[in-house]
Amino acid sequence: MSKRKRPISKAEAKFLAEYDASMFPHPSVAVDVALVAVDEAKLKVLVLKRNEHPDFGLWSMPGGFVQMKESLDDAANRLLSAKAGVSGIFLEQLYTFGRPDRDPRTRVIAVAYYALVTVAQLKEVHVAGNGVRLVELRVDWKGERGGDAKIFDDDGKEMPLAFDHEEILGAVVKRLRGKLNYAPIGFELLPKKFTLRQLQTIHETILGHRVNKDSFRRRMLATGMVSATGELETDVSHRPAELYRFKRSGKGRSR
Amino acid sequence: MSKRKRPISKAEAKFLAEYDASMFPHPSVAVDVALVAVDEAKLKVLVLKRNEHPDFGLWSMPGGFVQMKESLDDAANRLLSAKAGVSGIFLEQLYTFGRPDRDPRTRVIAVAYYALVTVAQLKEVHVAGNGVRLVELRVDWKGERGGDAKIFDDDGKEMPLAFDHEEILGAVVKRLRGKLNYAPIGFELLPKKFTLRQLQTIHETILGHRVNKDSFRRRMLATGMVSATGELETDVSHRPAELYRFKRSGKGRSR
DNA sequence: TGAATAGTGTCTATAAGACAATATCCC
DNA sequence: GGGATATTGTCTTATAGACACTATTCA
Repeated sequence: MSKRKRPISKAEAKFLAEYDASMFPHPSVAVDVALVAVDEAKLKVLVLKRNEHPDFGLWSMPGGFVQMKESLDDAANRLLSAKAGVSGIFLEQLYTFGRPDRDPRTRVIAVAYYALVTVAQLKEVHVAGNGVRLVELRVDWKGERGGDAKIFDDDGKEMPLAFDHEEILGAVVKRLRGKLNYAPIGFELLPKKFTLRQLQTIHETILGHRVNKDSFRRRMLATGMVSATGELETDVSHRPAELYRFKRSGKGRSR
Repeated sequence: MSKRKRPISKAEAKFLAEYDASMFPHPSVAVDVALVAVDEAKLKVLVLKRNEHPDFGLWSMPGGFVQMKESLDDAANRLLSAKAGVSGIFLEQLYTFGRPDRDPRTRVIAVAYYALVTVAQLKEVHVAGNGVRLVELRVDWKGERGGDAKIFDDDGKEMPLAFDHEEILGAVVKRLRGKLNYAPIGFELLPKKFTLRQLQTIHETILGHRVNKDSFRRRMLATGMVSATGELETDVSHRPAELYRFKRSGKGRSR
């Protein structure tokens, strides 16, 4: 936001020139990104199979160390591009995890991010091969209570997560649930044109429970964030629903 | 939350023994804590006058580098004890600020925390002397839009903030406003027994606007988070209000 | 007694949940 | 036509805002 602006005095300049950052030991700082999508009423997250120690063979979110000259946001975007082949998507910082023993190598402080993407965008990328998988993400708690999350393969078998990624993914779900009702994040998980029923499914999937159809519809229309296109969906074996489009204007938060 | 539990293989043990954390340069990691109170319908924050470079003479929140063997929460608590003399108070991580140029010395990533305290607790400490001040915190935006914050001395004169602390303090106010209506944070800013009017003033001060008296009262009682003590306030020149106590039980979130 | 704020009761507007009725597509 | 879902309308309930009225303390 605000950039540095104050003039630097001579004394300050001297101090800065003599400053030695290596005087005391530093932790490493990593960025981990949870790339989340919703597919067929299931929450999905992208994970990689670790092919090096520590936690060799376990699954983890894309992550990597922050470079000295890039911002945290830039680091997160870089990782998304490099490891998942997506860019320009919704990305937000979540929380910073710093338990001293969370990584056995050395002290690693992880700034966690989460990103939202449509399944379509993700399928352009080569997922599924070489240790990259889009797997189901589930939590066993209701509402916004919080707690760990687990991941499951297509057969419903739990997959082991590396480091403290169960905790981080749990925090992702908690944030999504909390944010859903006042921020336009559902739209990030849908194509440009969508039906209100699809949007409702997104909400229900994230919240983990059904919502009332009538009031959901009214609520969404009342926010002013969606506008009808006049077009109808096709290829459905029932009355086609109207397609809507996300309208950035809206009333903003709708509490 | 979850602690490490997986067995470590021989190969992993070898890898860990040979791992050298100093192979590439690391940023420094600092923790900055905004210690917030409400006094006479004004938001207050504790700031220190910097007596070294950089930003010598400017005002900053208590902060310091994270030690290699302490968690981020521990670091924040340590700073609160050392620089403000308080402990055991509400403390929560806010956001991590990592612009590469936010500190001119070297790359410093700041994990920001905010803490809440009653003015009474704070006055036990020796504030006001030696460059420690409790000053007014104001923002010029409404609702939860977000933006920078400024600080002012008792004469209403703006005081210059060091580094990106305008941005950090703005994020603190934004978080407080967002959290106030579903989390029991108002109570952290009041003594054990308080009147509903006092609680309302806390809310109004944080939100930056008046709230409806009747519905505020109803809403608070409906949450189940307050219980009447039967006692009345004293030394007021009007009908005394009943004193209430915070009751942890409540219904939880009250959306 | 008057000033000031506490606390209660009532009315209205709004939003959510429940449910029924009708519309429109594919098969 | 039958199955399935969309869309609209109505009723009920819960909550917030507005306002009036009474209560209680100190000066």
